[in-house]
Amino acid sequence: MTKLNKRQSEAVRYADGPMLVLAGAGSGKTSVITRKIAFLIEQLGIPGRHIAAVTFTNKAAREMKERVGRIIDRKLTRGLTVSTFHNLGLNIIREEHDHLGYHPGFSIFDAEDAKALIQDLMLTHGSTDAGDELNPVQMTISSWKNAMRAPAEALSKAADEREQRIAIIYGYYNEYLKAYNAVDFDDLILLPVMLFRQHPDVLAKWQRKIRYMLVDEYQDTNVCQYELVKLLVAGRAAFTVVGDDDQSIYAWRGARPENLAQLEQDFPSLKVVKLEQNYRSTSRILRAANRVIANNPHAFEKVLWSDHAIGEEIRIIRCRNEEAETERVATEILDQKLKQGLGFKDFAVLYRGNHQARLLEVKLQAYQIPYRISGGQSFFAKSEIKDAMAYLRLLINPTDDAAFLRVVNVPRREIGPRTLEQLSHYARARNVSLFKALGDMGAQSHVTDKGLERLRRFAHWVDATCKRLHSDDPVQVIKQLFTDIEYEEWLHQHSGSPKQAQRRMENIWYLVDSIQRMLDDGKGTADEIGVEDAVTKLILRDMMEQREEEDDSDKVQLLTLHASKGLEFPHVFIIGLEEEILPHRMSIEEENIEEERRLMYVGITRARETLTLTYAASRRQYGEKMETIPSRFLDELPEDDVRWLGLGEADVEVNQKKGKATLSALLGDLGA
DNA sequence: GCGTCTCCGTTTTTT
DNA sequence: ACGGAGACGC
Repeated sequence: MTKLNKRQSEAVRYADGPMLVLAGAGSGKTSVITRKIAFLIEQLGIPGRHIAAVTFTNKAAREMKERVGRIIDRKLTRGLTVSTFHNLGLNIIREEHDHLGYHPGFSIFDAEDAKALIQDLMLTHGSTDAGDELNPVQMTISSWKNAMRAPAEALSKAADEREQRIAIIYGYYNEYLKAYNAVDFDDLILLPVMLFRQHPDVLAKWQRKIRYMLVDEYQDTNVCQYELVKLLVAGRAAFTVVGDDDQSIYAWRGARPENLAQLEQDFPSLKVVKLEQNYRSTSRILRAANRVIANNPHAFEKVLWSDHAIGEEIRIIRCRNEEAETERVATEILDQKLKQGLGFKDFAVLYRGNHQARLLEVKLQAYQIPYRISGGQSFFAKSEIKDAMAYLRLLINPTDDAAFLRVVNVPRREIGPRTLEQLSHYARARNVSLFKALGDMGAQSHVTDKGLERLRRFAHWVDATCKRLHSDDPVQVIKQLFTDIEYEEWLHQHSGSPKQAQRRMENIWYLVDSIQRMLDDGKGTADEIGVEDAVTKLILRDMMEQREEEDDSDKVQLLTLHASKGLEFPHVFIIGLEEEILPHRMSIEEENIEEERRLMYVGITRARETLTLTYAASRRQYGEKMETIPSRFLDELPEDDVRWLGLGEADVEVNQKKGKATLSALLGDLGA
């Protein structure tokens, strides 16, 4: 799309004040943001380094960067910030760390590190076993941070004794993070907000830097993120936020779609533009989407339209049971593919819960349909990468206890839990990190001689490597590190097969490569960074995404409805359209049907040409076979635009025949 | 440390 | 029903 429509163009060209762009699904919102960045730079002469565009995911940031680079001169984009909220926060903390009492090379605790610390704190502060409470405690602390509630306030506002206990843990948790020179993910947003509130001069400096701000997926911001935006744009109010309340599907993790309506109150001069022309779907699909979402209350009314043809009817297929359902999907894909000469990649199957993918996988495999499942383990969740990152974190910040504990005995150094417990006891009594404690600990300590000797050897090695990291070529030192610890041997001992071990070692080299690249990229420019920064940034970046994208082979896409947001496919199936699945049982109980309806809306609007909805009349769930009730959302679709299939016995037989016919056609095709 | 047994829950997930 | 986690025993 090279030419903007009237509304889009209005959204791009308006820069006189605060602006909200209500961008319906498929209305070209990324184009608007990227074109607006270009407009600000080229037409208004705002230097790129004074513009910040913020997104939620690395993927979105990468795509946006790429698209901006395609429409304007590379030179003009110098210094332009296109990053995630968390990355922006990280940059602020890095630059202002001294105001916050942090030292260079601070660590970022991921959810797992944070969990381990909280568990430890719970055990040392009363709880006998943290087990069941651990997750809720972590969630509560995270939600307090996202609501900008400090430990003292959380304690005074605690509703009951349990919340009081959590608030106390929260206080300790923050203290320990500080002592470890570490921040968690929530801090990346919260600390800049607190900093800006306490230091108006620092805020003023950042306001001078960021003269225009753009925020994508604004309906997904939480309290803290909105506050950060408000602080940064205060006064000048030069910003554009783009969002769609109908696609707000992350309220369960703190997103506040109300932030959209709140803007009008906080910025009375807010200019609102609605993008309602959809460039993706057939009219019928849009009519269905509009009709469904009309059942939700709205702060801003919005009706999508398109000048595409009316398109095919939306099919609703009733299947006997969940097996017939997935079978039907598989045969439909083969059938449509053969008849219309499509690729597998033209199809996507969407579902509410990940478990629904399992049966689907079985069927797709049986029909030899190649598929790709979204989600799965991310690069940084891989144990070898977590090990490697922990080593790197330890090198740049030896006080990082989470990193220390992860690698002190990996590979095996015969340092057991008993020794560590004693070391940790000693450290806690003196309120220092484990590494520091190790240096201070005298021979008369409670740690056995053998244990102490082994710990010392480890500490020595860390020390020496640290020093070399700063004197020699850092990447060489890092490579040497993995040789030193004989990590490859360890992988071979702990992997299922030599092949797996090899793959895991390749992941390590890929990580090292990425560091090399990050260091080289900035060389000699204003963006030059040190190893410390490279490692810190890596924690926020998932390189696996890049690798996955290289794999654009011809496969059917299997995704949750959540994961499908922002994507589009020519032919979409949504399965499991049943009460208690979509809408989900939990949501029915919590009376949060609206978000489920938005999920349905997101699903429908993913489809370009055809949409097929399926449900199983009976389903084995929680052990027993149960009769299901078709989803209420099916009744909300416009009658004229849907065709119900599978209601009569005849249909069922036809389907079976069709499935067999398709299979044999395919087998014939393959010459099998 | 590892394998086996029993019990429990059972939505979505990024940074 | 079933998979995962924690408990228990070797």
